[in-house]
Amino acid sequence: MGNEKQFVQEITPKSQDFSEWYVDVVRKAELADYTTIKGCMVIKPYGFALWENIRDALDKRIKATGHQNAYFPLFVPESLLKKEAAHVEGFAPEVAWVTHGGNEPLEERLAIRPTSEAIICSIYAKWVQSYRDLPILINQWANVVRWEKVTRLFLRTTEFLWQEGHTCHRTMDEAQEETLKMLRVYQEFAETELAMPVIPGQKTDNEKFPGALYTYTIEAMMGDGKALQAGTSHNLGQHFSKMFEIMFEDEDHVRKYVWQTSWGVSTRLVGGVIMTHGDDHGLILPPRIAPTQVIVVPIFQAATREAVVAKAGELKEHLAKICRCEIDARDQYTPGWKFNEYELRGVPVRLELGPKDLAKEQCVLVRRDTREKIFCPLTELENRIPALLEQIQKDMLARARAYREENTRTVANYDEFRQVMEEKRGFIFAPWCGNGECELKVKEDTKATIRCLPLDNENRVIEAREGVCVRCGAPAKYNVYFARAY
RNA sequence: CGGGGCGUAGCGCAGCCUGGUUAGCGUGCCUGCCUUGGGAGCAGGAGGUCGGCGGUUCAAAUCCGCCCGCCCCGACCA
Repeated sequence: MGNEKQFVQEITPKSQDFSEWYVDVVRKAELADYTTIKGCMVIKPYGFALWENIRDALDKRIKATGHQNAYFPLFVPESLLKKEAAHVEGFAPEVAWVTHGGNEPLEERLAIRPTSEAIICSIYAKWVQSYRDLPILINQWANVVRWEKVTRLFLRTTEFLWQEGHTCHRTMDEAQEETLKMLRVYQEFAETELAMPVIPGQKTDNEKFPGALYTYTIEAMMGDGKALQAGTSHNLGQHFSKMFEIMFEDEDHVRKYVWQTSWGVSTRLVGGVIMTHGDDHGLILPPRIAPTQVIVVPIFQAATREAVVAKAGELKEHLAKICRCEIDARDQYTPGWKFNEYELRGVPVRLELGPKDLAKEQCVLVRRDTREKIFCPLTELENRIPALLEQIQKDMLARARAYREENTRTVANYDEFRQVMEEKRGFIFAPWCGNGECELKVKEDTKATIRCLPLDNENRVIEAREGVCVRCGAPAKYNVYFARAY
Protein backbone atom coordinates (compact mmCIF):
# COMPACT_ATOMS: atom_id res chain seq x y z
CA MET A 1 0.00 0.00 0.00
CA GLY A 2 3.02 2.21 0.27
CA ASN A 3 3.05 2.36 -3.47
CA GLU A 4 -0.54 3.44 -3.62
CA LYS A 5 0.20 6.30 -1.31
CA GLN A 6 2.96 7.48 -3.58
CA PHE A 7 0.75 7.21 -6.62
CA VAL A 8 -2.04 9.19 -5.12
CA GLN A 9 0.33 12.09 -4.60
CA GLU A 10 0.28 12.60 -8.34
CA ILE A 11 -3.30 13.79 -8.02
CA THR A 12 -4.12 16.52 -5.57
CA PRO A 13 -6.74 15.08 -3.17
CA LYS A 14 -10.26 16.32 -3.89
CA SER A 15 -10.74 17.45 -0.33
CA GLN A 16 -7.54 19.46 -0.31
CA ASP A 17 -8.10 21.56 -3.42
CA PHE A 18 -10.98 20.69 -5.71
CA SER A 19 -9.80 22.89 -8.57
CA GLU A 20 -6.31 21.44 -8.56
CA TRP A 21 -7.79 17.95 -8.34
CA TYR A 22 -9.92 18.70 -11.39
CA VAL A 23 -6.99 19.96 -13.48
CA ASP A 24 -4.81 17.04 -12.38
CA VAL A 25 -7.47 14.54 -13.42
CA VAL A 26 -8.13 16.15 -16.78
CA ARG A 27 -4.46 16.21 -17.66
CA LYS A 28 -3.30 12.93 -16.16
CA ALA A 29 -6.22 10.97 -17.56
CA GLU A 30 -5.27 12.55 -20.90
CA LEU A 31 -8.63 14.06 -21.61
CA ALA A 32 -7.27 17.43 -22.62
CA ASP A 33 -4.28 19.72 -22.43
CA TYR A 34 -3.44 23.38 -22.75
CA THR A 35 -2.26 24.82 -26.06
CA THR A 36 -0.29 27.87 -27.10
CA ILE A 37 -3.55 29.74 -27.72
CA LYS A 38 -4.97 31.49 -24.73
CA GLY A 39 -7.99 29.77 -23.30
CA CYS A 40 -8.05 27.10 -25.98
CA MET A 41 -7.52 23.47 -25.11
CA VAL A 42 -6.75 20.43 -27.17
CA ILE A 43 -9.17 17.60 -26.57
CA LYS A 44 -6.96 14.54 -26.65
CA PRO A 45 -8.06 11.23 -28.19
CA TYR A 46 -9.31 9.75 -24.92
CA GLY A 47 -11.24 12.91 -24.08
CA PHE A 48 -12.60 13.13 -27.59
CA ALA A 49 -13.72 9.50 -27.54
CA LEU A 50 -15.65 10.35 -24.39
CA TRP A 51 -17.18 13.41 -26.06
CA GLU A 52 -18.09 11.34 -29.12
CA ASN A 53 -20.00 8.89 -26.95
CA ILE A 54 -21.82 11.73 -25.23
CA ARG A 55 -22.53 13.37 -28.57
CA ASP A 56 -23.79 10.19 -30.21
CA ALA A 57 -26.09 9.35 -27.31
CA LEU A 58 -27.63 12.81 -27.45
CA ASP A 59 -27.73 12.93 -31.24
CA LYS A 60 -29.92 9.82 -31.26
CA ARG A 61 -32.39 11.52 -28.96
CA ILE A 62 -32.40 14.72 -30.99
CA LYS A 63 -33.20 12.76 -34.12
CA ALA A 64 -35.74 10.58 -32.35
CA THR A 65 -37.68 13.74 -31.48
CA GLY A 66 -37.94 14.69 -35.13
CA HIS A 67 -34.98 17.00 -35.63
CA GLN A 68 -32.48 16.96 -38.48
CA ASN A 69 -28.87 18.00 -38.40
CA ALA A 70 -27.57 20.78 -40.64
CA TYR A 71 -24.59 23.10 -40.68
CA PHE A 72 -24.53 26.89 -40.78
CA PRO A 73 -21.58 29.28 -41.27
CA LEU A 74 -18.99 30.05 -38.65
CA PHE A 75 -19.15 33.77 -39.47
CA VAL A 76 -21.89 36.18 -38.53
CA PRO A 77 -21.90 39.57 -40.28
CA GLU A 78 -21.94 42.36 -37.74
CA SER A 79 -25.19 43.78 -39.09
CA LEU A 80 -26.97 40.48 -38.40
CA LEU A 81 -25.59 40.05 -34.93
CA LYS A 82 -26.76 43.54 -34.02
CA LYS A 83 -30.37 43.03 -35.02
CA GLU A 84 -31.66 41.69 -31.74
CA ALA A 85 -30.83 44.29 -29.08
CA ALA A 86 -30.74 42.18 -25.93
CA HIS A 87 -28.87 39.48 -27.80
CA VAL A 88 -26.04 41.71 -29.02
CA GLU A 89 -25.82 43.42 -25.67
CA GLY A 90 -25.46 40.09 -23.93
CA PHE A 91 -22.75 38.77 -26.19
CA ALA A 92 -20.85 41.93 -27.18
CA PRO A 93 -18.11 41.62 -24.54
CA GLU A 94 -17.15 38.13 -25.66
CA VAL A 95 -17.33 38.22 -29.43
CA ALA A 96 -14.22 37.57 -31.54
CA TRP A 97 -14.09 39.54 -34.80
CA VAL A 98 -12.60 38.84 -38.19
CA THR A 99 -11.58 42.13 -39.79
CA HIS A 100 -9.43 41.04 -42.73
CA GLY A 101 -9.59 38.56 -45.58
CA GLY A 102 -6.00 37.96 -46.46
CA ASN A 103 -4.52 41.44 -46.53
CA GLU A 104 -7.73 43.19 -47.50
CA PRO A 105 -9.78 44.86 -44.79
CA LEU A 106 -13.37 43.61 -44.90
CA GLU A 107 -16.18 46.02 -45.71
CA GLU A 108 -18.11 44.60 -42.80
CA ARG A 109 -16.45 42.77 -39.97
CA LEU A 110 -17.52 39.22 -39.23
CA ALA A 111 -18.21 37.85 -35.79
CA ILE A 112 -17.10 34.33 -35.11
CA ARG A 113 -20.35 32.81 -33.84
CA PRO A 114 -20.73 32.94 -30.07
CA THR A 115 -24.05 31.20 -30.83
CA SER A 116 -25.89 30.97 -34.11
CA GLU A 117 -29.31 32.58 -33.61
CA ALA A 118 -28.47 35.55 -35.82
CA ILE A 119 -27.04 33.71 -38.79
CA ILE A 120 -29.64 30.96 -38.66
CA CYS A 121 -32.57 33.33 -38.34
CA SER A 122 -31.37 35.31 -41.33
CA ILE A 123 -31.53 32.11 -43.35
CA TYR A 124 -34.80 30.84 -41.88
CA ALA A 125 -36.39 34.07 -43.10
CA LYS A 126 -35.87 32.81 -46.65
CA TRP A 127 -37.11 29.31 -45.93
CA VAL A 128 -40.41 30.15 -44.33
CA GLN A 129 -43.31 31.28 -46.49
CA SER A 130 -46.33 29.33 -45.40
CA TYR A 131 -47.64 27.64 -42.28
CA ARG A 132 -47.01 24.50 -44.30
CA ASP A 133 -43.25 25.14 -43.98
CA LEU A 134 -43.54 24.83 -40.21
CA PRO A 135 -42.28 23.58 -37.92
CA ILE A 136 -38.60 23.86 -38.77
CA LEU A 137 -36.74 21.46 -36.51
CA ILE A 138 -32.98 21.72 -37.01
CA ASN A 139 -29.95 21.02 -34.92
CA GLN A 140 -26.28 21.65 -35.59
CA TRP A 141 -23.12 20.31 -34.03
CA ALA A 142 -20.54 23.05 -34.16
CA ASN A 143 -17.76 24.96 -32.51
CA VAL A 144 -18.40 28.41 -31.08
CA VAL A 145 -16.10 31.08 -29.68
CA ARG A 146 -16.61 33.27 -26.66
CA TRP A 147 -13.78 35.51 -25.55
CA GLU A 148 -13.85 34.62 -21.88
CA LYS A 149 -11.65 36.30 -19.34
CA VAL A 150 -11.33 33.31 -17.11
CA THR A 151 -11.13 29.88 -18.68
CA ARG A 152 -11.13 26.35 -17.29
CA LEU A 153 -10.58 23.09 -19.12
CA PHE A 154 -13.95 21.87 -20.49
CA LEU A 155 -15.98 24.13 -18.19
CA ARG A 156 -15.26 27.40 -19.91
CA THR A 157 -12.90 27.58 -22.86
CA THR A 158 -12.58 30.26 -25.52
CA GLU A 159 -13.60 27.81 -28.23
CA PHE A 160 -15.89 24.95 -27.38
CA LEU A 161 -17.96 22.27 -29.09
CA TRP A 162 -21.69 21.99 -28.69
CA GLN A 163 -24.97 21.31 -30.31
CA GLU A 164 -27.54 24.03 -30.83
CA GLY A 165 -31.09 23.29 -31.84
CA HIS A 166 -33.00 26.05 -33.62
CA THR A 167 -36.68 25.62 -34.29
CA CYS A 168 -39.56 27.67 -35.72
CA HIS A 169 -43.19 27.14 -34.86
CA ARG A 170 -46.60 28.37 -35.80
CA THR A 171 -47.79 29.16 -32.31
CA MET A 172 -46.51 30.17 -28.92
CA ASP A 173 -47.91 27.00 -27.41
CA GLU A 174 -46.05 24.85 -29.89
CA ALA A 175 -42.77 26.68 -29.23
CA GLN A 176 -43.26 26.33 -25.50
CA GLU A 177 -43.97 22.63 -25.91
CA GLU A 178 -40.77 22.22 -27.92
CA THR A 179 -38.71 24.15 -25.37
CA LEU A 180 -39.89 21.92 -22.55
CA LYS A 181 -39.68 18.75 -24.59
CA MET A 182 -35.99 19.35 -25.22
CA LEU A 183 -35.39 20.28 -21.60
CA ARG A 184 -36.81 16.89 -20.64
CA VAL A 185 -34.71 15.21 -23.33
CA TYR A 186 -31.64 16.77 -21.74
CA GLN A 187 -32.72 15.63 -18.30
CA GLU A 188 -33.33 12.05 -19.38
CA PHE A 189 -30.07 12.03 -21.33
CA ALA A 190 -28.00 13.42 -18.44
CA GLU A 191 -29.45 10.97 -15.96
CA THR A 192 -29.45 7.89 -18.20
CA GLU A 193 -26.17 8.33 -20.02
CA LEU A 194 -24.05 10.51 -17.75
CA ALA A 195 -25.48 9.20 -14.47
CA MET A 196 -25.73 12.87 -13.57
CA PRO A 197 -28.90 13.80 -11.71
CA VAL A 198 -30.20 17.21 -12.68
CA ILE A 199 -32.88 19.60 -11.54
CA PRO A 200 -34.94 20.91 -14.43
CA GLY A 201 -36.25 24.39 -13.92
CA GLN A 202 -36.78 27.88 -15.21
CA LYS A 203 -34.16 30.61 -15.05
CA THR A 204 -34.94 33.95 -13.45
CA ASP A 205 -34.94 37.06 -15.64
CA ASN A 206 -31.47 37.89 -14.34
CA GLU A 207 -30.10 34.55 -15.50
CA LYS A 208 -31.93 34.00 -18.77
CA PHE A 209 -30.41 33.92 -22.26
CA PRO A 210 -30.01 37.32 -23.97
CA GLY A 211 -32.98 37.55 -26.32
CA ALA A 212 -35.07 34.77 -24.82
CA LEU A 213 -38.60 34.99 -23.51
CA TYR A 214 -38.00 32.12 -21.08
CA THR A 215 -34.89 30.10 -20.39
CA TYR A 216 -35.01 26.63 -18.88
CA THR A 217 -32.04 24.77 -17.47
CA ILE A 218 -30.87 21.50 -16.06
CA GLU A 219 -28.73 22.12 -12.99
CA ALA A 220 -26.33 19.54 -11.61
CA MET A 221 -24.38 19.47 -8.36
CA MET A 222 -20.64 18.97 -8.55
CA GLY A 223 -18.43 17.20 -6.00
CA ASP A 224 -17.61 20.47 -4.26
CA GLY A 225 -21.24 21.47 -3.80
CA LYS A 226 -21.24 24.03 -6.60
CA ALA A 227 -23.88 24.02 -9.32
CA LEU A 228 -23.22 23.41 -12.98
CA GLN A 229 -25.63 24.61 -15.63
CA ALA A 230 -25.47 21.49 -17.75
CA GLY A 231 -27.86 22.46 -20.53
CA THR A 232 -30.32 25.15 -21.49
CA SER A 233 -33.48 25.37 -23.55
CA HIS A 234 -34.93 28.72 -24.57
CA ASN A 235 -38.30 29.86 -25.71
CA LEU A 236 -37.24 32.76 -27.90
CA GLY A 237 -40.78 33.96 -28.46
CA GLN A 238 -40.92 36.29 -31.46
CA HIS A 239 -37.95 38.50 -30.54
CA PHE A 240 -35.80 37.13 -33.33
CA SER A 241 -38.52 36.46 -35.89
CA LYS A 242 -39.60 40.09 -35.70
CA MET A 243 -36.07 41.40 -36.11
CA PHE A 244 -35.22 38.96 -38.89
CA GLU A 245 -38.68 38.99 -40.43
CA ILE A 246 -39.32 35.27 -40.33
CA MET A 247 -42.96 35.34 -41.44
CA PHE A 248 -45.49 32.92 -42.77
CA GLU A 249 -48.96 33.18 -44.16
CA ASP A 250 -51.30 31.26 -41.91
CA GLU A 251 -54.39 29.31 -42.82
CA ASP A 252 -56.45 32.42 -42.08
CA HIS A 253 -54.47 34.42 -44.70
CA VAL A 254 -52.81 36.54 -42.04
CA ARG A 255 -49.04 37.00 -42.21
CA LYS A 256 -47.54 36.14 -38.85
CA TYR A 257 -44.16 35.94 -37.18
CA VAL A 258 -42.92 32.48 -36.21
CA TRP A 259 -42.34 31.43 -32.62
CA GLN A 260 -38.85 30.09 -32.01
CA THR A 261 -36.76 28.00 -29.65
CA SER A 262 -33.10 27.23 -29.23
CA TRP A 263 -31.40 24.73 -26.97
CA GLY A 264 -27.86 23.50 -26.38
CA VAL A 265 -25.37 21.48 -24.43
CA SER A 266 -21.61 21.64 -24.77
CA THR A 267 -18.30 19.99 -24.01
CA ARG A 268 -18.88 21.43 -20.56
CA LEU A 269 -20.74 18.16 -19.92
CA VAL A 270 -17.38 16.39 -19.91
CA GLY A 271 -16.33 18.62 -17.01
CA GLY A 272 -19.63 17.82 -15.34
CA VAL A 273 -19.05 14.07 -15.59
CA ILE A 274 -15.58 14.45 -14.10
CA MET A 275 -16.77 16.59 -11.19
CA THR A 276 -19.86 14.51 -10.50
CA HIS A 277 -18.19 11.12 -10.24
CA GLY A 278 -14.40 11.40 -9.86
CA ASP A 279 -12.47 10.48 -6.73
CA ASP A 280 -8.91 10.72 -5.39
CA HIS A 281 -7.79 7.95 -7.74
CA GLY A 282 -8.99 9.89 -10.77
CA LEU A 283 -11.87 9.63 -13.18
CA ILE A 284 -14.88 7.39 -12.75
CA LEU A 285 -16.75 7.11 -16.03
CA PRO A 286 -20.34 5.97 -16.40
CA PRO A 287 -20.22 2.70 -18.41
CA ARG A 288 -22.61 3.96 -21.07
CA ILE A 289 -20.23 6.70 -22.21
CA ALA A 290 -16.86 5.25 -21.18
CA PRO A 291 -14.59 4.87 -24.23
CA THR A 292 -13.37 1.60 -22.75
CA GLN A 293 -15.84 -0.27 -20.56
CA VAL A 294 -13.69 -3.28 -19.66
CA ILE A 295 -9.91 -3.40 -19.57
CA VAL A 296 -8.34 -6.83 -19.53
CA VAL A 297 -5.07 -6.98 -17.60
CA PRO A 298 -3.25 -10.29 -17.95
CA ILE A 299 -0.87 -11.17 -15.13
CA PHE A 300 1.95 -13.49 -15.98
CA GLN A 301 5.50 -14.68 -15.37
CA ALA A 302 7.86 -15.82 -18.07
CA ALA A 303 6.68 -19.40 -17.73
CA THR A 304 2.97 -18.56 -17.71
CA ARG A 305 3.02 -15.72 -20.16
CA GLU A 306 2.03 -17.54 -23.28
CA ALA A 307 -0.94 -19.35 -21.80
CA VAL A 308 -2.25 -16.33 -19.87
CA VAL A 309 -1.92 -13.83 -22.70
CA ALA A 310 -3.54 -16.25 -25.13
CA LYS A 311 -6.53 -16.79 -22.87
CA ALA A 312 -6.78 -13.11 -22.01
CA GLY A 313 -6.75 -12.27 -25.70
CA GLU A 314 -9.49 -14.79 -26.27
CA LEU A 315 -11.61 -13.26 -23.53
CA LYS A 316 -11.07 -9.81 -24.98
CA GLU A 317 -12.14 -10.88 -28.46
CA HIS A 318 -15.19 -12.51 -27.00
CA LEU A 319 -16.17 -9.56 -24.80
CA ALA A 320 -15.53 -7.02 -27.57
CA LYS A 321 -18.66 -8.36 -29.19
CA ILE A 322 -20.84 -7.29 -26.29
CA CYS A 323 -19.06 -4.24 -24.87
CA ARG A 324 -16.19 -1.84 -25.46
CA CYS A 325 -13.35 -4.03 -24.27
CA GLU A 326 -9.58 -3.57 -24.57
CA ILE A 327 -6.59 -5.58 -23.44
CA ASP A 328 -3.28 -4.29 -22.10
CA ALA A 329 -0.73 -7.08 -22.47
CA ARG A 330 2.30 -4.80 -22.56
CA ASP A 331 5.10 -6.29 -20.55
CA GLN A 332 7.02 -3.11 -19.91
CA TYR A 333 4.44 -2.19 -17.29
CA THR A 334 3.64 -4.19 -14.18
CA PRO A 335 0.06 -5.16 -13.38
CA GLY A 336 0.10 -2.74 -10.47
CA TRP A 337 1.03 0.11 -12.76
CA LYS A 338 -1.79 -0.79 -15.09
CA PHE A 339 -4.31 -1.02 -12.26
CA ASN A 340 -3.53 2.52 -11.27
CA GLU A 341 -3.46 3.75 -14.84
CA TYR A 342 -6.90 2.47 -15.76
CA GLU A 343 -8.37 3.64 -12.49
CA LEU A 344 -7.01 7.09 -13.23
CA ARG A 345 -8.70 6.91 -16.62
CA GLY A 346 -11.96 5.83 -15.07
CA VAL A 347 -12.46 2.53 -16.92
CA PRO A 348 -15.57 1.05 -15.23
CA VAL A 349 -14.44 -2.57 -15.00
CA ARG A 350 -11.02 -4.19 -14.81
CA LEU A 351 -10.69 -7.85 -15.65
CA GLU A 352 -7.61 -9.50 -14.15
CA LEU A 353 -6.48 -12.86 -15.40
CA GLY A 354 -3.44 -14.60 -13.90
CA PRO A 355 -2.08 -18.16 -13.74
CA LYS A 356 -4.01 -18.91 -10.57
CA ASP A 357 -7.23 -17.79 -12.22
CA LEU A 358 -6.46 -19.79 -15.30
CA ALA A 359 -6.11 -22.94 -13.20
CA LYS A 360 -9.50 -22.28 -11.63
CA GLU A 361 -11.20 -21.22 -14.86
CA GLN A 362 -12.07 -17.86 -13.37
CA CYS A 363 -11.02 -14.22 -13.45
CA VAL A 364 -11.17 -11.23 -11.14
CA LEU A 365 -13.49 -8.35 -11.93
CA VAL A 366 -12.87 -5.05 -10.19
CA ARG A 367 -15.42 -2.25 -10.19
CA ARG A 368 -13.92 1.19 -10.62
CA ASP A 369 -16.65 2.96 -8.68
CA THR A 370 -16.47 0.86 -5.51
CA ARG A 371 -13.12 -0.91 -6.17
CA GLU A 372 -14.88 -4.10 -5.15
CA LYS A 373 -13.30 -7.37 -6.34
CA ILE A 374 -15.51 -10.07 -7.76
CA PHE A 375 -14.38 -13.58 -8.67
CA CYS A 376 -16.15 -14.72 -11.79
CA PRO A 377 -16.08 -18.11 -13.56
CA LEU A 378 -15.02 -17.61 -17.16
CA THR A 379 -18.14 -19.31 -18.42
CA GLU A 380 -20.31 -16.68 -16.75
CA LEU A 381 -18.48 -13.63 -18.08
CA GLU A 382 -20.77 -13.11 -21.01
CA ASN A 383 -23.72 -12.72 -18.68
CA ARG A 384 -21.98 -11.03 -15.81
CA ILE A 385 -20.28 -8.20 -17.70
CA PRO A 386 -23.36 -6.51 -19.19
CA ALA A 387 -25.18 -6.87 -15.89
CA LEU A 388 -22.23 -5.45 -14.00
CA LEU A 389 -21.93 -2.47 -16.33
CA GLU A 390 -25.62 -1.75 -15.90
CA GLN A 391 -25.34 -2.07 -12.15
CA ILE A 392 -22.41 0.38 -12.05
CA GLN A 393 -24.31 2.85 -14.20
CA LYS A 394 -27.30 2.61 -11.88
CA ASP A 395 -25.24 2.84 -8.69
CA MET A 396 -23.36 5.87 -9.96
CA LEU A 397 -26.59 7.75 -10.58
CA ALA A 398 -27.94 6.72 -7.18
CA ARG A 399 -24.74 7.76 -5.45
CA ALA A 400 -24.69 11.14 -7.19
CA ARG A 401 -28.34 11.65 -6.32
CA ALA A 402 -27.75 10.77 -2.69
CA TYR A 403 -24.84 13.20 -2.57
CA ARG A 404 -27.03 15.93 -3.99
CA GLU A 405 -29.80 15.23 -1.48
CA GLU A 406 -27.31 15.29 1.39
CA ASN A 407 -26.07 18.64 0.20
CA THR A 408 -29.43 20.24 -0.48
CA ARG A 409 -30.63 22.09 2.57
CA THR A 410 -33.39 24.28 3.82
CA VAL A 411 -32.71 27.16 6.17
CA ALA A 412 -34.73 28.90 8.85
CA ASN A 413 -33.62 32.43 8.08
CA TYR A 414 -31.17 34.56 6.12
CA ASP A 415 -28.39 34.36 8.71
CA GLU A 416 -28.47 30.60 8.43
CA PHE A 417 -28.57 30.92 4.66
CA ARG A 418 -25.35 32.93 4.69
CA GLN A 419 -23.71 30.55 7.11
CA VAL A 420 -24.61 27.45 5.11
CA MET A 421 -23.47 29.02 1.85
CA GLU A 422 -20.19 30.01 3.47
CA GLU A 423 -19.41 26.78 5.32
CA LYS A 424 -21.17 23.91 3.58
CA ARG A 425 -22.14 25.17 0.15
CA GLY A 426 -24.40 22.82 -1.77
CA PHE A 427 -27.92 23.79 -2.79
CA ILE A 428 -30.29 25.71 -0.59
CA PHE A 429 -33.97 25.22 -1.32
CA ALA A 430 -35.69 28.34 -0.12
CA PRO A 431 -38.73 30.55 -0.64
CA TRP A 432 -38.26 33.66 -2.78
CA CYS A 433 -40.43 36.69 -3.33
CA GLY A 434 -39.85 36.81 -7.07
CA ASN A 435 -38.04 40.14 -7.00
CA GLY A 436 -34.84 40.31 -9.05
CA GLU A 437 -33.37 42.90 -6.71
CA CYS A 438 -33.58 40.42 -3.87
CA GLU A 439 -31.83 37.82 -5.97
CA LEU A 440 -28.98 40.19 -6.76
CA LYS A 441 -28.61 41.13 -3.12
CA VAL A 442 -28.28 37.47 -2.19
CA LYS A 443 -25.57 37.13 -4.81
CA GLU A 444 -23.75 40.12 -3.44
CA ASP A 445 -23.91 38.75 0.10
CA THR A 446 -23.19 35.08 -0.54
CA LYS A 447 -22.04 34.62 -4.18
CA ALA A 448 -25.01 32.30 -4.58
CA THR A 449 -27.47 32.73 -7.43
CA ILE A 450 -30.88 31.28 -8.08
CA ARG A 451 -30.07 28.27 -10.19
CA CYS A 452 -33.66 27.62 -11.15
CA LEU A 453 -37.32 27.63 -10.29
CA PRO A 454 -38.09 23.90 -10.33
CA LEU A 455 -40.88 22.48 -12.46
CA ASP A 456 -43.65 20.05 -11.57
CA ASN A 457 -44.50 17.00 -13.66
CA GLU A 458 -46.65 19.14 -15.94
CA ASN A 459 -43.65 21.41 -16.54
CA ARG A 460 -45.17 24.24 -14.60
CA VAL A 461 -43.11 26.40 -12.27
CA ILE A 462 -44.13 25.44 -8.77
CA GLU A 463 -45.58 28.41 -6.92
CA ALA A 464 -45.14 28.77 -3.20
CA ARG A 465 -48.35 28.45 -1.24
CA GLU A 466 -46.91 29.75 2.00
CA GLY A 467 -43.77 31.09 3.61
CA VAL A 468 -41.79 34.27 3.15
CA CYS A 469 -38.79 35.21 1.02
CA VAL A 470 -35.62 33.98 2.67
CA ARG A 471 -34.03 37.38 2.26
CA CYS A 472 -36.65 40.13 2.44
CA GLY A 473 -39.48 38.48 4.36
CA ALA A 474 -42.13 39.39 1.79
CA PRO A 475 -44.66 36.68 0.91
CA ALA A 476 -42.92 33.99 -1.15
CA LYS A 477 -43.93 33.38 -4.76
CA TYR A 478 -41.66 30.43 -5.48
CA ASN A 479 -39.46 27.87 -3.80
CA VAL A 480 -36.14 27.99 -5.62
CA TYR A 481 -32.67 26.48 -5.61
CA PHE A 482 -29.79 28.73 -4.62
CA ALA A 483 -26.13 27.78 -5.11
CA ARG A 484 -22.75 29.06 -6.05
CA ALA A 485 -22.18 28.12 -9.66
CA TYR A 486 -19.49 27.38 -12.20
C1' C B 1 -10.27 43.18 -15.60
C1' G B 2 -8.34 43.86 -10.12
C1' G B 3 -5.54 40.96 -5.72
C1' G B 4 -2.24 36.68 -4.75
C1' G B 5 0.82 32.43 -6.37
C1' C B 6 3.59 29.86 -10.01
C1' G B 7 6.65 29.36 -14.81
C1' U B 8 14.08 25.62 -14.91
C1' A B 9 14.29 18.22 -19.55
C1' G B 10 7.72 14.84 -21.11
C1' C B 11 5.99 15.31 -15.72
C1' G B 12 7.23 16.88 -10.50
C1' C B 13 10.87 19.96 -8.35
C1' A B 14 15.90 22.18 -6.25
C1' G B 15 19.19 26.14 -7.50
C1' C B 16 17.67 32.52 -7.49
C1' C B 17 17.85 35.82 -1.61
C1' U B 18 24.09 36.62 -1.74
C1' G B 19 25.39 36.95 -10.31
C1' G B 20 31.01 33.50 -11.60
C1' U B 21 33.49 26.24 -14.43
C1' U B 22 30.05 21.87 -18.22
C1' A B 23 22.52 24.01 -14.58
C1' G B 24 21.18 19.63 -10.94
C1' C B 25 17.63 15.84 -8.49
C1' G B 26 13.34 12.41 -8.75
C1' U B 27 10.34 10.26 -12.30
C1' G B 28 9.49 9.25 -17.30
C1' C B 29 12.01 8.17 -22.21
C1' C B 30 15.91 4.96 -25.27
C1' U B 31 19.29 0.20 -25.16
C1' G B 32 20.33 -4.38 -22.67
C1' C B 33 19.56 -7.88 -18.77
C1' C B 34 15.96 -9.21 -15.34
C1' U B 35 11.07 -8.97 -13.62
C1' U B 36 5.31 -8.95 -13.54
C1' G B 37 -1.48 -10.72 -8.37
C1' G B 38 -1.56 -2.68 -6.56
C1' G B 39 2.95 2.33 -10.27
C1' A B 40 9.70 -3.73 -9.49
C1' G B 41 15.53 -3.94 -9.91
C1' C B 42 20.54 -3.21 -12.14
C1' A B 43 23.79 -1.12 -15.91
C1' G B 44 24.51 2.24 -19.88
C1' G B 45 22.43 6.46 -22.75
C1' A B 46 19.61 10.58 -24.93
C1' G B 47 17.04 14.83 -23.66
C1' G B 48 17.41 22.19 -21.64
C1' U B 49 16.71 28.86 -26.41
C1' C B 50 16.13 28.16 -17.38
C1' G B 51 8.15 31.20 -20.28
C1' G B 52 9.32 35.59 -23.96
C1' C B 53 11.52 40.40 -25.04
C1' G B 54 14.56 44.22 -23.35
C1' G B 55 17.97 46.34 -19.68
C1' U B 56 22.16 46.41 -15.83
C1' U B 57 27.05 43.84 -15.76
C1' C B 58 33.48 41.72 -17.75
C1' A B 59 29.70 37.89 -16.66
C1' A B 60 22.39 36.75 -15.75
C1' A B 61 18.31 30.79 -14.44
C1' U B 62 19.92 34.36 -10.51
C1' C B 63 19.31 41.65 -10.33
C1' C B 64 15.68 45.41 -12.89
C1' G B 65 11.52 46.55 -16.46
C1' C B 66 7.74 45.10 -19.79
C1' C B 67 4.94 41.15 -21.90
C1' C B 68 2.77 36.06 -22.14
C1' G B 69 0.69 31.69 -19.96
C1' C B 70 -1.38 28.66 -15.98
C1' C B 71 -3.66 28.17 -10.93
C1' C B 72 -6.40 30.45 -6.73
C1' C B 73 -9.62 34.57 -4.86
C1' G B 74 -13.03 38.61 -6.49
C1' A B 75 -16.32 41.45 -10.97
C1' C B 76 -18.92 38.94 -16.15
C1' C B 77 -20.54 34.00 -18.81
C1' A B 78 -22.47 27.40 -21.65
